[in-house]
Amino acid sequence: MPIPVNHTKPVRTTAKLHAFNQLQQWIIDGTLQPDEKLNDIELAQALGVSRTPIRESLQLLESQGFVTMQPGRATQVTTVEKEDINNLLPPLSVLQALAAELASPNMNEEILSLLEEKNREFAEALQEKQFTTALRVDEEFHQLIVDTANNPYIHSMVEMLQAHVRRLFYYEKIILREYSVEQHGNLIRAFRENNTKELAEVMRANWIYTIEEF
Amino acid sequence: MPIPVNHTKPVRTTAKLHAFNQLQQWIIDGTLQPDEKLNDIELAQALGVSRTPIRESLQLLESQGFVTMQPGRATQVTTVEKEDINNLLPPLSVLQALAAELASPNMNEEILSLLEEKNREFAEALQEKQFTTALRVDEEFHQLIVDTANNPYIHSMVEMLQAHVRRLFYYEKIILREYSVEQHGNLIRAFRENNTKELAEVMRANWIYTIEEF
DNA sequence: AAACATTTGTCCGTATGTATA
DNA sequence: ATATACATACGGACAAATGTT
Repeated sequence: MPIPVNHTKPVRTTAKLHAFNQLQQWIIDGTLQPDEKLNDIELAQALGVSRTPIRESLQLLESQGFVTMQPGRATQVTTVEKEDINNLLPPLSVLQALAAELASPNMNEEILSLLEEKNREFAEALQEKQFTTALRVDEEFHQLIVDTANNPYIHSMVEMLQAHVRRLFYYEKIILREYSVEQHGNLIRAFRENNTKELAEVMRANWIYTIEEF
Repeated sequence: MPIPVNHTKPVRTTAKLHAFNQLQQWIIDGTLQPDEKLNDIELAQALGVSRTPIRESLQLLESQGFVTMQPGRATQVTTVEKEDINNLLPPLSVLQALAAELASPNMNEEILSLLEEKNREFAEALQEKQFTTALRVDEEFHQLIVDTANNPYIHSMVEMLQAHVRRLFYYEKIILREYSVEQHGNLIRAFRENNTKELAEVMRANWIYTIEEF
């Protein structure tokens, strides 16, 4: 039996990466509260590693805006303000709109059918009020488009912004709306028609209006 | 005599920050060549610090796309491909365009006159073929607008992308063009007229066309 | 194939700087 | 103002992983 070859590099699972993922998750889901003071010794014990990978993870989290470090003083989780939505969504929407434009020439039937499937999953999750699932699938939908745009800068920036979106979602600062499904459909149609202008407009509207404040 | 109060926090000048700035500069100006293998022990000795701040700096540089780290194997400077321009400028231009839109309601005469002064400096530097100065002033011009937009996400993303622009400039992959001066003037006028649409269009055009490939 | 050399990842102790009494 | 307690920044040694002979 042919063993499926894993084409993703065998990236060594490092203590730092593990710590980073766990800490980011804890900040996103509120296990680590806004403004909470982070003691690297405690965190190291909690994760069963030394302080070094913790420190390194915290520094990366700082560069992404999840913690602030005041050298020699303290390391804290950043706050989640309501107005963060207004800071976050505009750049995310213009980057997603650009990603759609850049993805357009690389788009093909295979990816389009994947998008359609994701959108069906998304609709289903919304229907069943599985909002966490819906958010994940929505993210995968957009990630597909970003991947197709094939631009490493956009990729990493969107990844970072999406993590903040997840955090706002967990803090119930944003909700998903039904007609995202329709707009996803419009996006797919615009891809099929090579309608670049429509792509950018729909994408921008999708992010501005379909995720909205309570 | 009244000593001017420095309102920026007295952020302690840390070894890591010093190392980061130096390493980034070396990568941007080509002292550290593309694909060059980075040995943290060597770098530590060169900068007179231990491996720790070097490693931490390298990790931040990795998150910004200046180096790649293959765990357990090697740390290398990323390459500077000609096509990087095409990856870099589109997201930078849409973010700058968005920044202009968001800055518009916060714009005032004081900032506008600063912009005009920067543009004069920029024109002068170009005239005298002081391209390095021109690039720095151009960056300051746009930074003013980004600061006025007052969006931390845009700020940090643009900062990162601008560093890559500087690198491309040092590698002579991009040049500055005379009519940037005119377009800067158009931007200032559009701010005065509160013409949001024009702002975004001029800004986008400025980045797409005024910095171009050889 | 196995042992070596090299480089990186991790650990933990110490010094330095910050806040508090 | 000085001293004390504390958290962080840094250093240096060890361990693990890689690729090389």
